[in-house]
Amino acid sequence: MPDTQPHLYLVDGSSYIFRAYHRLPPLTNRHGMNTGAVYGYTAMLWKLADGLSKADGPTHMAVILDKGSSSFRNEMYDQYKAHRPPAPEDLVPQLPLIRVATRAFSIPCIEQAGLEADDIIACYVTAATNAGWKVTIVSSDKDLMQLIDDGKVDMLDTMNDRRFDRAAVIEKFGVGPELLGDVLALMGDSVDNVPGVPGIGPKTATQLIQEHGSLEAVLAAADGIKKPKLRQNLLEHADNARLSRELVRLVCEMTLPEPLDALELKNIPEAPLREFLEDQGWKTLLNRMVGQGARPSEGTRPAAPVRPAGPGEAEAISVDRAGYATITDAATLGEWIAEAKAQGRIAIDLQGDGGHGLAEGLAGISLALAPGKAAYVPLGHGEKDLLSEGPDQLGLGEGLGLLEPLLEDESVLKLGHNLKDQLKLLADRGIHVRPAEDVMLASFALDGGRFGHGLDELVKKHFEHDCLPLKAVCGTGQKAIRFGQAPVAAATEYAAENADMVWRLWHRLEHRLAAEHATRVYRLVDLPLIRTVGAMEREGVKVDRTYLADLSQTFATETAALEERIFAAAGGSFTIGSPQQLGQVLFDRLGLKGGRKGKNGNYSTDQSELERLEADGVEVARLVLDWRQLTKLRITYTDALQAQIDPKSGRVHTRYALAAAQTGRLSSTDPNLQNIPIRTEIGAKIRNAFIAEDGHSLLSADYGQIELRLAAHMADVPQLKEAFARGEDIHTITAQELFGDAGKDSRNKAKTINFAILYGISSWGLAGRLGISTEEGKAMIDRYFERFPGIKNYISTTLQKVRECGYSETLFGRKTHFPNIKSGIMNLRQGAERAAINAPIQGTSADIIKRAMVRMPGALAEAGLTGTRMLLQVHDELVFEVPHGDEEKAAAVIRDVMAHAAEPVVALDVPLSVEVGWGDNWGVAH
DNA sequence: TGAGTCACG
DNA sequence: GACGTACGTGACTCAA
Repeated sequence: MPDTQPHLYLVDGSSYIFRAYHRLPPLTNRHGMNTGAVYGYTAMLWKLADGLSKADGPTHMAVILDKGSSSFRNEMYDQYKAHRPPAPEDLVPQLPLIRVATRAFSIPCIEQAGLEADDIIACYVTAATNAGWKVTIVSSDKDLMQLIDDGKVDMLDTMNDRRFDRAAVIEKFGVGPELLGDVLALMGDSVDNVPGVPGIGPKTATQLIQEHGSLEAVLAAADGIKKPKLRQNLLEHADNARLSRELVRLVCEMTLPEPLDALELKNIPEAPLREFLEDQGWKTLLNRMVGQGARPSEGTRPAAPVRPAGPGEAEAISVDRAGYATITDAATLGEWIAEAKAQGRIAIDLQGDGGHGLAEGLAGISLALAPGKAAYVPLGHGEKDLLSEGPDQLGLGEGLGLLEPLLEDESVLKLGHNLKDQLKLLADRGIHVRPAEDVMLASFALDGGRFGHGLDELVKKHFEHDCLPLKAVCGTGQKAIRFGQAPVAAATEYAAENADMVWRLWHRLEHRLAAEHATRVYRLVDLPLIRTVGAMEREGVKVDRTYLADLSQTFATETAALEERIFAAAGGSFTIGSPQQLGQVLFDRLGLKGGRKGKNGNYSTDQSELERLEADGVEVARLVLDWRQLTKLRITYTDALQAQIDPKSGRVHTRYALAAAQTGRLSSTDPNLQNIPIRTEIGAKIRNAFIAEDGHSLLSADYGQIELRLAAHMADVPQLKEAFARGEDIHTITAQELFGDAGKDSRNKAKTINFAILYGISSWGLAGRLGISTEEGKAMIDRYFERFPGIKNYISTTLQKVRECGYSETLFGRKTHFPNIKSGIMNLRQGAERAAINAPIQGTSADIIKRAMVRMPGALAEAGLTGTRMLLQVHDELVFEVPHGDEEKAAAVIRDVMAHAAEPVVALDVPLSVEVGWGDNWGVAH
């Protein structure tokens, strides 16, 4: 009878408040006092109490606090918690407010002199489980994890929305709750000043306990341990280990200050809560909590299942595709529209019909109003090229005519997935959808780095459900049909399911946005970008087809000549483009020295390998390199680009992916216009093919060394910040610091190091790049850290944070998760560490240029630059088309927007420089 | 489909 | 002392 089993929530108030203080932004109440931590605490308490009627929600609840005086542990060990710094000055006055807030909720607040909160919690856990109750400990204190007991006691970390069970403890510490105390005893705890054993951290502690089974067994076996240092430490500090074991033991030797039954969670009386919230001046909370009645009744809840859920736990759903409706008449569509208006939100999903470009048609639109309640509205099904009538359906004109007022209705929220592409389709038809929420972008902001954000993948992750694959409707390969050619019944199952899933996903992710501090990135950066980027894609960029064709021809001729010379040198023809064959020719047939590499046992023939051969005087290596360059340029750029010109607009329309890159960057596809050659002279010619429309210039504006500037700011390196402020050359300054001179050679080395450091390079890797020994590489890195201690500090604090929280953050709060940061596979772990060092910098740069892009259309319009269009983004560069005569003015506006794009959210210690140029084509503008 | 290669920031 | 060797992308080819 699980329904009637009481479920006690024990809130570890003291630990929450300290973490909230550091994690939440400062916030001032009506009296001018900093109350950020109390605000967070209050919101959390509400969230918990609000879960009363929900599955696994509390029936009983208490807040446990530290009384502040010393505990019995100090009698055991006078140094216990001795080095703990005093609470921050602006946190101290918040502490009493915790009790006030708790009282406002009419929730019991328990504290007792001589006992720490942990022990009181342990007591209540024992009492409650003895009574057959379930218990959830609301905390993130690792000591308390000792109490976890599957089926009876679990732990909830509200700040990360994560639930810990036995498996989670084993994942984190390698041992179950019953052995956790032994592990903690070996580790010690510097914050609480639990001594532990020197030289033993979490890894070694876990390993020892796993191996021997208990702390006492470890100590007994200490003599036989191989590693000399470890053995000595264990023998010398055995007493400290035993003392630590006692310090981390949770004891339960008291009578309950409040009996269990007194903790029952009842309806919260409104008056005291209102009084408290009003006194603090927290209007948002007031509206949320009191505005809907002190406890929201079942009736006022939206129909959707509203439950906060971490990404880890999937919520199983049942899906009945046969239950979806097909709407083919105006009356039925009218009913759905009316219901959407009544409830104020609707999920939509457009089904395109054809390719990606402007020629794409619209096959239909699906709608969802509640979980499982979805329908498909076919609009353009049937064979276009035949005069057949097609299935029974509302036409495109009538259907969109009916939907347009709903889609543009300010009071109805439209939910979608990857709305940028859908909004583009509608904008082409004069429909401007608003307001809207995007499930893909919400997921990107919440779970970036954890998994991909495609609809199917999200559904799989969150609901353990497989969507009907598109290929089941449209087929695949040569036999694939357009969506509009599919039978309406099959199309309904696919399309309506998508809308249904969008609805469900949004309601699952919605509250996590605020709870996990993802709203800034979502609402201020990524969501508004939909419209800006959509407009850029629609605009496209003009390319000179004739010029590209000529270039293609030149490249082809030169390639043919190279091919002949290569075959002559190789003594026969082979497929140059096959690394396998090339390797055999070079290393087997010609007998050159080569290293075996790769998973297939093939020789490596990459650029560095061929350059090595060239240096040894192997002429054919140079020929192959030249052949590769020309082939690459011809096939990937000159040929492909011509084919990508849209016949309707005569321009190339790339598509930007908003939720693809882990760091928050955009990426560009079909074609990728973010990797157009520039570094080599011959490749750079391709940039000249990107031209401006008649009477216009192409204008390019790019940030100068933005990532190094951000590194200087984020790592707080005074020398680098000053150099940037003075407008000096940063690599020269680095060369001076490292080598005492700034000759060309030193500057080049410094440049390599500057970038290498930010990517977390090893001494071996740096040595390889600079052609020096590993020892010299290490010395150089050490010297760098010595001259710029901020960098070293940045790297270690960044890694520490990622190990602790699982994610890194940009200056704007964009999170990137690194699930591999604790991987036992060193390869993966070290890869994650390098990526984690880079992500905050690359990601902040991405945030900044995105903010510039969001503001740009408004700024241009305000300056009267109505003919100027933003066309392309290449990570640190924006490309515009500007009417002749407006270049100077546009340059000034663009420069201003870009240079100040971080403000006011972030104030940088370094200026952002923006270099602007323009001309007839991209080559001369850049 | 995966590996290898190479274009960009 | 071995480990594998710079961050982030996308497009193309070959070979299975």
